[in-house]
Parts: sequence; structure tokens; C-alpha cells
Amino acid sequence: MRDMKDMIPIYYRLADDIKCQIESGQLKHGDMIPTEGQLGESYGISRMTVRRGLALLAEAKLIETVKGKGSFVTRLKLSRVVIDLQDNPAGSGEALRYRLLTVKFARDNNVPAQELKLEVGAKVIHLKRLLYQGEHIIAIENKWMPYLKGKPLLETQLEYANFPEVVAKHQDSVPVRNDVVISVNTLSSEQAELLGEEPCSPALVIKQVIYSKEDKPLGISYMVCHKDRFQLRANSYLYSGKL
Amino acid sequence: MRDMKDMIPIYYRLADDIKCQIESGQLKHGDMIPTEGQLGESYGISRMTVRRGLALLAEAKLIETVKGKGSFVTRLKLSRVVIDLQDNPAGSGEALRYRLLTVKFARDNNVPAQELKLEVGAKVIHLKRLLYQGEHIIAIENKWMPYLKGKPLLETQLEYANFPEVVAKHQDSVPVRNDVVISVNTLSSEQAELLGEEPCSPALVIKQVIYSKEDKPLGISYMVCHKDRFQLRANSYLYSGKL
DNA sequence: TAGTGGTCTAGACCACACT
DNA sequence: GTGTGGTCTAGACCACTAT
Repeated sequence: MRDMKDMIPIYYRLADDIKCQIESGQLKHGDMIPTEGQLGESYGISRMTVRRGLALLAEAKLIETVKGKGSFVTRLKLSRVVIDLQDNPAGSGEALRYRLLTVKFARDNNVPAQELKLEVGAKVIHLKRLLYQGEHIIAIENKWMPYLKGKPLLETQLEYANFPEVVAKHQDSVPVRNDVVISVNTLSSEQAELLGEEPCSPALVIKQVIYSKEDKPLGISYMVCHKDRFQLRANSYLYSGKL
Repeated sequence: MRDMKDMIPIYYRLADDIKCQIESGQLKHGDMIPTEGQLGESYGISRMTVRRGLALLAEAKLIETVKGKGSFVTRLKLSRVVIDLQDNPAGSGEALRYRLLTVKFARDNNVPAQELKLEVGAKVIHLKRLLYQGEHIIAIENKWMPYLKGKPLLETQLEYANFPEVVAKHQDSVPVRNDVVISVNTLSSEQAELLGEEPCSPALVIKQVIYSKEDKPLGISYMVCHKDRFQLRANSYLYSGKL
């Protein structure tokens, strides 16, 4: 029995020890770490507890375990970067808020609507709203989604919720995937006027397509962002999870 | 004892069952799922095995467990988006390759070098390289990192490795964090010429700063991307991990 | 054949949350 | 107190990998 005073689980200490050995370079990419039996013996703990520690390391992608062979230190990766689109992506400070400009019904005759792959003649809702930070407009959002009878869009939802939430509230099926493309474009004169910029000045464009479990598109969003007032911040860590 | 024929672990089946109940709406945000004891009894398995299934659901952020209370269905989130900067971020098709343009030594008198927070007078390496896809230049990269004696930069590393790897090979300490800012700018005439664009046309700018465990900046990279030949693709899933 | 990780059990004690 | 999840044990059998 271990001492329970220190509140920190033994499997966590084991994982942290190995993590430090990897960070310091004692264990290098490709090295095999001691077997579960050896670790259990040297720490004086049972194999199940050892496995729990190794599971933490595997979750953080610091090791890989191979059945019949052993556990091996993986190559360190820093290339997967996480952006939280919900977390204030603009300059820090004042809170964000939305203002709904227009709600229109469209047929499937325009390009965004066609991407929704609806039956011919099906109706599409087209939303246009502005994203404010303080008194400044920092982005223009255009959204298209299939019109479902009996699933009204409440204005409160439209004003405040972010894109995946708007779609979720309006659909029967649960949205499970969000494909995002980040690119650059020049502003149309209408967009430039809204954003207080010169026409043809550059802007960040974020396109989102939300899919159901059956891979059916449930909504499309184009977000045109003011180049100075909207930056995407992201970061990646060598290890993630509970370590 | 369970039947081992079906190769699919019981804890996984349990997790998948609950996942389906969440997806279908039978279990909603905030609902408590059955206790570990109840699940163990209804599946005829031990509590440890139940816990393993619930760990999968927790890892996928589908449930949250609270000590002394129970496990609850979380709110569905689609706002965290993952970009793999290593995974071909340009138009699909031909492979990417790097070409080193210049390697210079700089003092800490320019802005990027100052961001590295070195001692006064310390030397900085400045790399400039081009990212090709096929015959097209799709991005211009500028990198700054502290100059370390006895840690030479091999050309092969400079030609092929991506930014975190270049930094990792040149440093004593292991890089553990990569902060990224994605924004928009207009091309200088020199940049425009390299990219085959008009001066002042828009471009995507990706700035990366890599930090050590001690939060010391180990390298800075500015990447200016051709607006039509380089798009950032990303996606997010409602649940991640092994489910 | 021996060694490895993968799955699972049937208990135990603990800390925490309710009432 | 009762019920919950959190930790941990000392075994067991299996499947895979090496030799």
C-alpha cells in the first residue's frame, strides 16, 4: 500500500517521471521504456497501476505501446495546432457580440446553397450578421442552412450563438464535424464599407462547413474578417492531456 | 468471463453504446449516466472494466465524471479546430519541398531578434527559405533563432525539416510550445516578385514562436503565403480519441 | 518457448457529496 | 449514514513477437 498523504496518484508520478526522462533527453525517440513488469517492480506497484500511468503517456502521444514488443518513445511533434474559434479570436479586451442584419429565404440556385446538396427546389435560410468588438465591426458572417419546417430560428440564438451552435439548434441530427478553410481575399465595396476599409483591401476569410454523422452538410458559413481587428491565435503543446 | 471471439473489448462496446445514446438524443447535455455499479451489473462486467469504458468517453469529452456524484453528459462543442501545419497545407497534389535562400548572422538590433529576449550583443541566425509545390513558390519563410556555438545547422535540416524540427535540432532544450498567429498582410515588392504576384496584393501570414519548457523563446518564424496556392485546412470533430 | 502488452476480475480502502 | 467515483491490488487468461 502506498502512502495516501501526498494526494498525487502513483500512476501519475510514474508517468511524470518518464515524461521528465523524455524531456531531458535521457530517453530518446525510438527508445524502449522498461516493461510493465519491470516498472511495477521498481515502483513497488501492481501492473494495472503501471498500465494506467503508461496510458497517460500514450494519451499525450509521448509513447506508443506495441503488443508483444514493448512501449517506445515517439517522435516529438509540434505541428498540430489548435484554434478555439469560440475563444475571442480578435484583439484582446472588449467582449464580442453579434448583430443580425438580414434573414432571407433562398432557393438552391446560388453557389453556397448548392453546396448543401439539397433536393431540387428545397428552401435555404440565409443569415447575415456582423461581429462587433466594442463599437468596431470586426467581421461579416454569411451563413446558409437548409430550411426545416417546425424548427424556427429564434433571434436570441442568431444574435449570440456561434456557428456550430446555431446549426445544432436548428437541426434534427447532431452536427459532428466542422471543416474549416482559412484563406485570404480582397474586400468587395459593400464589405469594405461595413468594415470601414478601402475596397480591395485584404481580409481573412474563414469558411466553415458543418456535417452530420451521415456526412450530410448541415450548414455553411463564410466569415470575412477585418485584417487589423481579427487575428487567429493558436498554439500547440508537445504533450497534451492530463500531463 | 466474456466471449473473446468478437475481438472487440467489452469496455469499448459499453463506451460505444453510451456514445450512440448521446448522439441519438436519448441522453442529453447534463443528464447523469448510470452509476459504475449499475453499468457493471447490467453488462455483467466488473467495475474496473466499466471505468475503462467511461475513461474513453471522458477522453472524447462526451462525459464528465464528478467524484461523489456521478458521470454527466457534457455540452457538445465543435469550436476547437485542429490544423496540422506539417500536413500539406496547400492545394492537394504535388509534394512540398524547401529551398534555402540565405543564412545570415544578425545582432539583436532588429525586431524579430529582440523578440528572442537574448542578452545584449548575442548573435542570431536568420534563415530565409522558399516553400515550393511543384514548380510554384507558395510561401516565403523567415526564421530567427539564437546562435549556439557547437550546434551547427546542417543544410539538409534546413532544406527539409519544418520549423519546430529545425529549432529542436539546434537547441539544447526541447521545444514544448508553439504559439501561432494567423493574419493577413500585403506583399512587399520583393515578396511579390518571388511569389509571382502584384505588389500590395494580399497574403496569408503565419507567425510562429517556439518556446522551451522554461518559457524562453527558441525561435521565431514568419511565413508569407501565396493567397491562391496556400490555404489552411482544419477540422474538428465532436468527439476525438479512440471513439 | 519465453517475454511482451491487452483484457478482465473480485475484491479493498479512500475521499467526496448528499441528506 | 449511504452512495458515488478515485485508487490500487494480486492474480488470471489471451494474443502477439521474438528466438
